[in-house]
Amino acid sequence: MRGKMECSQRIGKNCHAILIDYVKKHGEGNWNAVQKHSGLFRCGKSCRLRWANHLRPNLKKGAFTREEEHLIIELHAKMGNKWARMAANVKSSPKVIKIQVLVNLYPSSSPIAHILLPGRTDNEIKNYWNTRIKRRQRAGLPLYPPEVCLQALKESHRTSAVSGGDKGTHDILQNNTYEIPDVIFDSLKAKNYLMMILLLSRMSTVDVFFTL
DNA sequence: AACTTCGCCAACCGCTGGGTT
DNA sequence: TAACCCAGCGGTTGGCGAAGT
Repeated sequence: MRGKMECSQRIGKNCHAILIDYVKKHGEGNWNAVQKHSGLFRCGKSCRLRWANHLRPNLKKGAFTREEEHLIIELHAKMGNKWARMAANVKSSPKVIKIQVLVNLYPSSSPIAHILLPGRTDNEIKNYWNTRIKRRQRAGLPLYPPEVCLQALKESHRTSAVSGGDKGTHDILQNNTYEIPDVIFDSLKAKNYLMMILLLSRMSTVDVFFTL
């Protein structure tokens, strides 16, 4: 295997300790400097990935709970393949402000109003989803359960109502509310007409916004 | 027991967008 | 304003172990 082999040759517990030590001293970010200052063989990108997926504190390991699984499905119905936004580590992203606004757009009762999936990495969520897609496609099932479609539909309407008068949210709406997950088309193939309804409702959200 | 399939996991690659010069 | 750099993101790949045949 490409990556794993390379990594196993280069990464040991000692390297982990070096990386942890470096982040403790200098904080996250400026990953290219890690290699220069710590003497690690890995490029900055790899260091960041290693830190984010394995070394970062408060990481939650192990299988997804039922609640988390449900939340992922729900978030995917709303956001599409925005794995990093679903993960809690959005806090370290420069896009954090946008995301906070996004979170504020959702009603407090919505799971998204909390910090999404704390302790889970984008990679974990992505892997889980891809596995799930394969499983359901093989079984000939729609990707989203009907109740999730309906809930997404309801929230889509509510979101458009909340954000309607707020011009500052334009960017957020463009990036998220308008987004149509590619996966919808697979759902359509599976004759999941509820997703078509959701899609249409999102389009009407766009119309509502532009007519304001 | 040997082989195949499947799911999980970890890592790399290429692209994008924001920041800096 | 353009060019460059870099962190971050999403897609993809492939090893490994468990389960099934």
